Amino acid sequence: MSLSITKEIEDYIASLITESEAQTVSLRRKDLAEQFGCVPSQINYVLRSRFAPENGFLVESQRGGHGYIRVMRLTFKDCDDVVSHFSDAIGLSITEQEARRLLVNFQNRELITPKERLLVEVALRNQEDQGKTIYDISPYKRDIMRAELLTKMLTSLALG
Amino acid sequence: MSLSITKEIEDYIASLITESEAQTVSLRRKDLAEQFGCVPSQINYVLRSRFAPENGFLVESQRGGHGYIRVMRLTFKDCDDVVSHFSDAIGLSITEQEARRLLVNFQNRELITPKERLLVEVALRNQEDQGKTIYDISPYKRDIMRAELLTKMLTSLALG
DNA sequence: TATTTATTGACTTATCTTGACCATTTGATT
DNA sequence: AATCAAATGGTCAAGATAAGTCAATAAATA
Repeated sequence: MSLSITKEIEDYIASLITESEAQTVSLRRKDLAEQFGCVPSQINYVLRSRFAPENGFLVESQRGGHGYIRVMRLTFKDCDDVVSHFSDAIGLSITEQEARRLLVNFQNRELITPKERLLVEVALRNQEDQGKTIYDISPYKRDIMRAELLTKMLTSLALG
Repeated sequence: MSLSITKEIEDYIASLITESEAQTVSLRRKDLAEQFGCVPSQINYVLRSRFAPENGFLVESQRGGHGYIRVMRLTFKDCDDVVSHFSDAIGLSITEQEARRLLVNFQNRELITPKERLLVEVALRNQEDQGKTIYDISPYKRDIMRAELLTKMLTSLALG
């Protein structure tokens, strides 16, 4: 299967960060775009979709002459850090898709194991089935309940 | 009597996974549907009914350009005996106390890890709270629902 | 016959790519 | 200083592509 340009750029930036002692890399938007044969704004798309705070990254930039884009990977000091990261990422309401995406993300970053993800998905699916089939809960409310269960499970995981 | 399309697709995906070193396969929904001469949404039905988390599978997907569906099996050996052991121990109905005792027992025998037990307990308590507070489910029914959720979660673990 | 499972397709949502236009910073020239 | 040109990066929306949802039927099974 062919990789998207977005994925290639993502992997490239991620590898540069991993190689870096300070988990930081500085880029030139224009050069990077040229290197991958895409328009400059594609770089912004990659940053927005892959290196967002909920993915554990910070991005700084400056325009004009000597402009730059700096991407930093955040590290967690203790489990409370992880807990608040989870809470922030989940929020008060979350769709099925967003939840699955978050879990994939957390697993890729090794914040949770595949088995732990499996257990969470089973629990979410169970609640979803019941809410939809038995109790006839509105989609709006189901999103809220999903966020609550997800937060409970991931929080207990991080603290336990 | 011929095999249903669902069964054929299930077997096909399962065989691809088995062949794969990492127990993982990436698919194009549209191509797969074409290959089996069905509508694309049939693939979703197969995934939902056959490759569910409670069966030990994880599914990731992405829409849009360069979209894909990835199916992973966390199973590496035949665990049918463990699964039936769990099912037998749980039964069709189980109280809160019995469930907790069972989980402690399984953890002591190292059939599950402490974190896995924690996740199951959080999910059970969540369902219990909702059943009692929001939906006003009878204790009798709650015991049945507890057995169902417990079975699903432990089954997925045993397979995984 | 009643219930569960499978099949279909119309409609919805998400993701990637591109390009036109906007904003900020630097530095050279008045 | 004040101004302007050059060099960067940012935003947004349109178009193409691909997957997801849901509910109506049909088929199979209890």
